[in-house]
Amino acid sequence: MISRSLKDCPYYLVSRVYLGVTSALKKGMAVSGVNNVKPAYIGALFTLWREKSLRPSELGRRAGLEPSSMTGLLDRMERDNLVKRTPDPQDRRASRIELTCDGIAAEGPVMEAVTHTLDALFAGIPDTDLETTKRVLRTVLTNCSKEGMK
Amino acid sequence: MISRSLKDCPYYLVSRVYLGVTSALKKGMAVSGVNNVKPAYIGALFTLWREKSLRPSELGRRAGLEPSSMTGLLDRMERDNLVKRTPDPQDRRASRIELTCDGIAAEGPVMEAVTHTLDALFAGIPDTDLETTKRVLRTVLTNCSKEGMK
DNA sequence: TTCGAATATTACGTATACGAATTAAATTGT
DNA sequence: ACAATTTAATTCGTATACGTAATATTCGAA
Repeated sequence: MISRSLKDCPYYLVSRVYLGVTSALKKGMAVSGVNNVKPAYIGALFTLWREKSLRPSELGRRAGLEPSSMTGLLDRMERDNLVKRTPDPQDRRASRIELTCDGIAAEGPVMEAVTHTLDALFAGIPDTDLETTKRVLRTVLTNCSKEGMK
Repeated sequence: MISRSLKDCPYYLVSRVYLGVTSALKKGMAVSGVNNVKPAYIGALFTLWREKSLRPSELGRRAGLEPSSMTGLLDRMERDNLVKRTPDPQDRRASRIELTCDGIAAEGPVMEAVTHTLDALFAGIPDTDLETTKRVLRTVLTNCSKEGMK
């Protein structure tokens, strides 16, 4: 599996693709003039553009992030004027995350930049191959969640 | 590309697989009793087990890491008694990285743990699908390096 | 109703990686 | 030989994500 060269190891490839795509998204965003959205925000924004007002933990669940990871992410998003924490009147332990005006306004430019960047990165890959790849990655993800793995 | 659900977005899948596999490797290492090797060390160790004595920058090149990323990585590996920095007699700017006894001894157990973990995570995936996936990831990686992307 | 378990979020320390700027040494062009 | 450039490594600040522990509430059972 890790045999031969590193370029033959799927883990190496996945790591590098993750970092490379993240870096390209950052760059693509900057080129499109979007300066307050970092790659890690995309998942949360994507969810909030359809369902406004979610709890941090729920937002994390959709994006596959631990609650403790959400704290810092939301801190940065709040600092960058994209979301706002509001105390939940029903449950004083919880809070609700809502988009600010800037967060709402970001949808067009961000989607545009993300789509453009991903299209460029996945250019020249046959649809069937992309489907196969997604299926393989989903299988690995499932295996990661099995007992004894996580 | 990012359309429908997040699970349909290759970037989401790649991110989660990267984090999931990393976490599984950490766990797998611990289960095998390897306590001083963190997932990020694997690439560097893998290289050093065949070519002893490389420069930090060269080691980074093989693993796809920036020189500035190597500094911290090597600091941690040195702290964990796996490698040792030696001044390069030929070039006083440079240093040479060499395995310690512990670093050499780690080969068996680490390879065992890594192989076992990756085999479990990629279980049930047809060889042809895995090959397709690797080819797709390599293509994306190439696209990431194109002008205007990086 | 009050005490103990469950839940929501945060705090804190650590790992991982990058880019920009810095330092030191080697190299090159004149 | 020496100034200008290039190269090797590090430092520093930032982003990203995790796990464990702490904090604050809510909820359920006795």
